[in-house]
Amino acid sequence: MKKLFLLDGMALIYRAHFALSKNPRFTSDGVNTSAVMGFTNTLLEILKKESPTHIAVVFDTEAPTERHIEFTDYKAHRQAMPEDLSKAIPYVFRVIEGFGIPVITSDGYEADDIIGTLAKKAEIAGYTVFCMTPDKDFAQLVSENIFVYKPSRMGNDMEIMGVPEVLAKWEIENVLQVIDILGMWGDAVDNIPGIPGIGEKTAKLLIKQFGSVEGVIANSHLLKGKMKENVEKFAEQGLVSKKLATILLNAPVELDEDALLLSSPSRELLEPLFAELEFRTIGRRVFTELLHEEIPPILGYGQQTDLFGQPVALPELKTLIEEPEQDPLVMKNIENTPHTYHLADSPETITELINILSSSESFCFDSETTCLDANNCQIVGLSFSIKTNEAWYVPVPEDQVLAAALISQFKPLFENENIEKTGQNLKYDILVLNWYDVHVRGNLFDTMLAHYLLDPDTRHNMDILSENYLGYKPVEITSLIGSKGKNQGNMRDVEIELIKEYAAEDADITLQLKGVFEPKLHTSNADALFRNVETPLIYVLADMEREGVRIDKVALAEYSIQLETDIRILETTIYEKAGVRFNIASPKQLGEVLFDKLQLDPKAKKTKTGQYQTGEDVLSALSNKSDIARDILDIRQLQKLKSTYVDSLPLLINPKTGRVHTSYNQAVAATGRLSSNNPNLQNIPIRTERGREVRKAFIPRDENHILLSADYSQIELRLIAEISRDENMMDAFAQGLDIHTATAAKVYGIALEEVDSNKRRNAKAVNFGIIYGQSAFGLSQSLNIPRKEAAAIIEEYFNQYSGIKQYMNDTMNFARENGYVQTLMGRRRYLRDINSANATVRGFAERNAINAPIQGSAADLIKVAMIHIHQDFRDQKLESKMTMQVHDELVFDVVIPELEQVKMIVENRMKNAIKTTVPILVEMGSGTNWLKAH
DNA sequence: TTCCGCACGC
DNA sequence: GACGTACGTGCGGAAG
Repeated sequence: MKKLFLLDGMALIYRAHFALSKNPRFTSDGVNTSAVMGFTNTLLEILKKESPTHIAVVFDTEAPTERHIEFTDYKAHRQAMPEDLSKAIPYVFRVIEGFGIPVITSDGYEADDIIGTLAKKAEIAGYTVFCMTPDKDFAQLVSENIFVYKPSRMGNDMEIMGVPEVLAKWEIENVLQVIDILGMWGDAVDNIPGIPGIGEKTAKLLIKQFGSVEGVIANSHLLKGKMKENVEKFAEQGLVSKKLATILLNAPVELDEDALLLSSPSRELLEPLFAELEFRTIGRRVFTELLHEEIPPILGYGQQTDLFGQPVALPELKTLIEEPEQDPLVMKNIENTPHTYHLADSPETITELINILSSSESFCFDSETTCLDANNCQIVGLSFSIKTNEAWYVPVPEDQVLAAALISQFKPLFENENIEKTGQNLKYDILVLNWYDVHVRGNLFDTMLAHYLLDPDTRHNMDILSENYLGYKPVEITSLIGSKGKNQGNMRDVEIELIKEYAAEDADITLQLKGVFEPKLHTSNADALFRNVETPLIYVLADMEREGVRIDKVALAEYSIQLETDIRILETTIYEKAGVRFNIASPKQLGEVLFDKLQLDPKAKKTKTGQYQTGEDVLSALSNKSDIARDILDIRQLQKLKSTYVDSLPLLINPKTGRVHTSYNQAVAATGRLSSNNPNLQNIPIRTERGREVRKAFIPRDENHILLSADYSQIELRLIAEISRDENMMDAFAQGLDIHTATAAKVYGIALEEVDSNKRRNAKAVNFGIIYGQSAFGLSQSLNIPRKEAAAIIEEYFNQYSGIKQYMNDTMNFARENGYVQTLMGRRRYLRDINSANATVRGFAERNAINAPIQGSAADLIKVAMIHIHQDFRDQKLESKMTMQVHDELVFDVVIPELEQVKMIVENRMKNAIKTTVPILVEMGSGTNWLKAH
C-alpha cells in the first residue's frame, strides 16, 4: 500500500515551539532546541507508528506570488518569528535530512495549498494520504479519503481523524458547506481577521440559511442588530478571510512519486547532530526504536533516575496496550452495513420474539426511555439482539397500564436465572425495569464495565467503543431527538421506524462489543474481577439506588432560612469593610475589590485568565491582615452549603418514593472507586460544624428504623502496610496504635507520648500524601510549610518506613516494564506515559503508579464487602437495606429489631472481604440521623 | 452554552 | 531554576 504523509513544516515548528514554550531550552548560541526536539519527536512518532512509504515536509516561502495579493497583509498580521526560533530552522532541516525525508517549498503558495493539491493528486494515484497541518483540524477537508493527522495536546500521541469525524463534529452533511464555514470568519485559521462578533457557531447557522459566505453578505439586510452591522461593515474582510482560509486544490505542483519516497535515516548525519544538540533521550529513541541499533556510546547518555534520585535500569519500551482494531479507511455505519432489524409490534411478532429469546442462553437488550433518570422515566421501547446484524425493536405504548401489560410478557425472560443478559450500563436498564415490576436475574455482561476494566482511563460510552473496536459509527441520538439543551426532544415523539433502526442497532452493537471484550478480559486477567466483583455489584448498586434515602425536608428548610440570615449579616459587614457593594460570589469582582481597591496584597497572583486568585489558601493567608478575608471565607462556606446541599437536596426528592435516589457511577474513577451524583452523596460536608448540620437531614425511613454507619478505619494505610509488608507500619497497626501519632513519633524520632498535635498533623498529611500520590510540593501546600521542610519530612518518612519506599520503587519498576500497575484483586491501570520523555507527564504517571494500587485495592475491598453484605441480607431475609457508599463507609437503613444481626454481618463482611495479615478495623455507629450514626 | 474558579468529600 | 503536580461532582458567574 502506498501511504503518503504531508507535513506543514513551519506549522510544525511553531507547534513544537508553543508546546515547549513554557520551558524552552537554548544552546549558548541562542538556538531554541526545544523546537527542534519537538519537531524530531513528531517525525519519530510518525515514522515509527505509521510506517509511511512516501512523505514530504512542505515549507512555505515568504515571497507571495499572484495567488493572493492580500496575502502580504495577512502575513503582516502575523508576529515576526522570534529570533531563537529562526535560528532553530537550519537544525530542523538537518533533522529532516537525517531522517531521509524529502522537502518541498511552496513557492509563494500557502503550505496548505501545496498539501491540499498534492493530497488530491495522490488520492487519485491510489495513495492513502495523511495530512498534518496543525492550524485547525479541519483545515484539510479536501476529500472524504484524506486523513488528518492531528497531534494531541499532551505527550507525543497523535490521533488520526477522517473527514467524516470532522464533519460529525460540525454536524453538517455537506463538505462544501464546511469549507465555506472554514473560509469564513474569525477562528477559521489563526490570525485571519474574519468578521468581529461572529463566531463559528453563528457562522454555521448563517451559512446553513444562506448557502455560502457570499449568500450571507448578499442577504445581510435580513439580519438585524449588531450582527447585521458587523456583516455589512466587514463584508469585504469576510470575503478575503474566506479566500485566505480556503485551501487551493489546484496549486501549480506536480506529484513526483519518486521524489516523495522515504529513504532510510542516516546515522552519519543524525549522530553528530544529536550530540551537538545534547539530545540524549530522543537520540536514544531514534537509534533504538527506528534504526534498531545499539545506543552510540559517544553520546554519553545520562542515567535516568527515579523519584528519589536513584538510577534505574531502562527496560525496552513496549506497546502498553493493544490498539483497538480498526481500519481507519472504512468506517461502517447503518447505511453501508447489511442488517435485519425487525419491528415486533403485534401480538404474533412479540410472541415469536419471546420464543426465540427464551430458547437462547444469552441475549443482549437495551431500553429506550423518556429521560435519563432511571427512577423517574417511562420505557418507550425495548430492543433485543442475539446475533450480529440482527435485532428486534418492541415499541412500548405510552399508556402505562398497557405498557406494564406488554412488559410483563417479557418478565419471565428477564427473571430467568439461566439466561445471560448483555447490555451497556445494565444498572440503568435494571432500574428502569424494576419500576415495571421486572426484577432482572441471572448472569450479566455489561460492556461498559468490561471496557472499564480493560482500560479504565478512557471513556466507555457505546458510540466511542463502537467506533474504536468495531469500526462502526452508530446512529447518533441527536439525529432523533436533537441536540442537548432545553429544546431537546423526547424519545416518545420520534417516529417508530427511526427509533427501531436506532434502538435495534444499539442492541446489535452492544452484543458485538461483548464478542470483542470477552476474550480481552481473559487475556488481561480481568475475568475474576469482572465476574466476581463488578458484575454482582451491578445488582447491589441497583438495589441501593432503588431504595434511596430519606431526607428531612423540614429541617433543611429551616436551616436554609438560618443560613440566609447569616449570609445577609456577613454581606453587610463585608460591604462596610470594603466600602463598596459588589458581588461577593464573583471571584473577578472580589479580586478587584481586595487587591485594586483595598490593596491588601501588592504582589497578589493572578490566574491564567487574568483574574486575581481568591482561593481558600490566598484568603487564609490574608486573614491575619484584614478580617474581611475571614468574612469572605465564611460567607463562601455558607453560600456553598446553601446552594449545593441545603437548597438542592429537597429538589431531588423523588415524588413517587419521597426519597432521594442517588446514582452511582461504576465506570468513571480510573482507580476503581465509585462516584455518585444527583445528588453527590460522597461530598456531604463533615469537617466544619455548620457543614455537619446537613448530615442531620439524612434520616431513617421511619420510627421503626435507625441509620447504621460502618467505616473502615485507615483502610488505605492498612493496605499500604499489607502490600508493602513494611515492618514498622505493620507493627503500628498490629499494636493498635493511632497511625498518625505512630508515624509522627517515627519521623521526629520521639516517644509516642511526646507527639503534639502539630507533629501529628504533619504526619497525617504525609500519610495522606502517600495515599493520594502527592509530591513534596503538594505536601508543602497542604501543610503550608516550605518545600524543603516538606522534603525533609518525606525523606525521614521513607527512612522509617523503608518497606514503603521499597514498595514504591518496585511498583514503579513494574509499571515501567509492564506498562500497568494492579490492585490486590488484579484491577489494572495502564500508564501509557510511564516511560515518557517529558518529565512532567512521566511524573504524573509515576504518581498514579503508586496511588492506583492503594486506592484501587481499597475500592476492591469495599466492593467485595458490599456484595457479601447484600447477599447475607437476602439469605437471612432481612428487611434492612444498604443505602449509601462513601468510598470507605457504608450506610444502612436498619429495621431496629435487626440492628444486632445487621451489625454482625456488616462487621464480619467488611473485615473479611479479603484475607490480610494487617488487622482491618471497622467502626460502627447508629443513630436517628447520619451525623449521629457516624 | 461553555468555561472558569471555587469548594466539598475521600 | 522552572515546571506543576490525587480524584471526583456541582455551584455561580462570566463570556461568547
